[in-house]
Amino acid sequence: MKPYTKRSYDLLHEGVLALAQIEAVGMRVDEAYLAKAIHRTERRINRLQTTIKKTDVARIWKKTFRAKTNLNSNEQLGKILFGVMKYPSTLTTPSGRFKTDGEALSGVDHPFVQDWLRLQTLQKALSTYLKGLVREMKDGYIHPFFHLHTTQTYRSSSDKINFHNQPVRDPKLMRLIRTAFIPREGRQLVEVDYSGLEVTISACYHKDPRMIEYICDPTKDMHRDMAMECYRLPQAEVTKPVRYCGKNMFVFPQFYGDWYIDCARSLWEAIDKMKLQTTSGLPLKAHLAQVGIHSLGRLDPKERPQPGTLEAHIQQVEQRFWKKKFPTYARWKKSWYEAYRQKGWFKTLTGFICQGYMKKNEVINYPVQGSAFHCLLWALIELVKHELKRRRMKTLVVGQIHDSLVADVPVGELEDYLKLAYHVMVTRLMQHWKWICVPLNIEAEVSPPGMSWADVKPMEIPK
DNA sequence: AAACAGTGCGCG
DNA sequence: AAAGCGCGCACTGTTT
Repeated sequence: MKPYTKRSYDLLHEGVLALAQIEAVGMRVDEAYLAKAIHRTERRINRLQTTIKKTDVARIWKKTFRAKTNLNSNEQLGKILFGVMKYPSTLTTPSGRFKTDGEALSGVDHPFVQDWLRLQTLQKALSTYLKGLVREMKDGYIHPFFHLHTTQTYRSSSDKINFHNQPVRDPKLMRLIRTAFIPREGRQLVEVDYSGLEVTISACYHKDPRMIEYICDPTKDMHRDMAMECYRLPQAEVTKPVRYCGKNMFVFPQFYGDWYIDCARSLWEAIDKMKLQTTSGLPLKAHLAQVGIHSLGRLDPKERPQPGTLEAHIQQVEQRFWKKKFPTYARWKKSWYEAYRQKGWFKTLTGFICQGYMKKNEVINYPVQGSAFHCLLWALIELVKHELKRRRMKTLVVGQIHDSLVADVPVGELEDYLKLAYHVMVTRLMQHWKWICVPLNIEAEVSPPGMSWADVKPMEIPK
């Protein structure tokens, strides 16, 4: 079978040309800042390494591995902490080694671990991000590549540098790296992204009425509601970080096919890691104890979760989520997967055909992920190849991150650009693809003139 | 020296 | 019965 349709081929063809134009334009980098940031980060790494080498863990490490000692080795760290020092280990890698990622190490109560993890973060900042920028920079500009031929899902990918994974969630790391990205003279950086794009696009497939209500009614908030259920809180006691956990440790994982055991684990671990409290200031574990949840539970799939554990509670939340709240979505998952099992392929709303061996979760997720990106891609093509040109605007689109566009905008063009972005990304796109039956929306973040990507602040989009 | 598998981590 | 999806990059440790 031909793995594409004419309209899907045309989208990629036009998309490749538009993305090539963006690559050629490139994004400006603050060379002086970059040099300073590298120097500073190298010094911090050296200091931290000195501290770490003086600890008892490092002594045991050297005694064990002798000449082969490598304080950067995850495999060696696992053997020292869990093998030699006998800290309890619950998680192993697929090949049977001790897992030593942040989650696995959060169970080890030793100051060495915090320092070691901070060192890892700084080293990644230095080698992947700061030095990556230096390597790819030419005359003060970088030209990240954007590909449409590398992915399973018909999303895009980016490399040299990877523009898609620049730090943003950790505020310190965000500032260290994004300060290096700056606008050209007399301009400001503007990032416009779709709000909840994948949720909206998934609704175009399954058409679950309650999900559509959540998307359309601005007074409703699915992530807040699920945070309330997961931690058994009344609405007024849900703080921003608690809502964040409801969203990223329950709702999205559930959409992508996760299950209650892993959700319960991350919801529980987040309480200490993020020092979660209620609005009134009660630590969340104390609150949970008040409502009868005293421990996480054994998280053993072979056992029935014990009453009074978070595991048992989240299992119930999961059942309500799919059986009571979003039954139409649940039925769509089932029938979509069944259809794939019959035919061996499926077609996305944007006309792409996915075929070959896929797992259930892949069959469910690919169409949403791909089609969501195609919304951005269509808007990007219209902006770059047609609208900006036709209006003789000087705005330059400099990058794309799955559901967002980064542009370098002359100060005087800001208002026009924001209006145009809304016109293309929302109004015209919904006219173009009639299958988008749930309203789209966008949000903007803008840096003050001459300031960096680290300095962007939310801004209303003028209508 | 180059290639490869495995691991971890940054983003949506 | 099986139990998050998609990427790119750096690094370790082994094999070719």
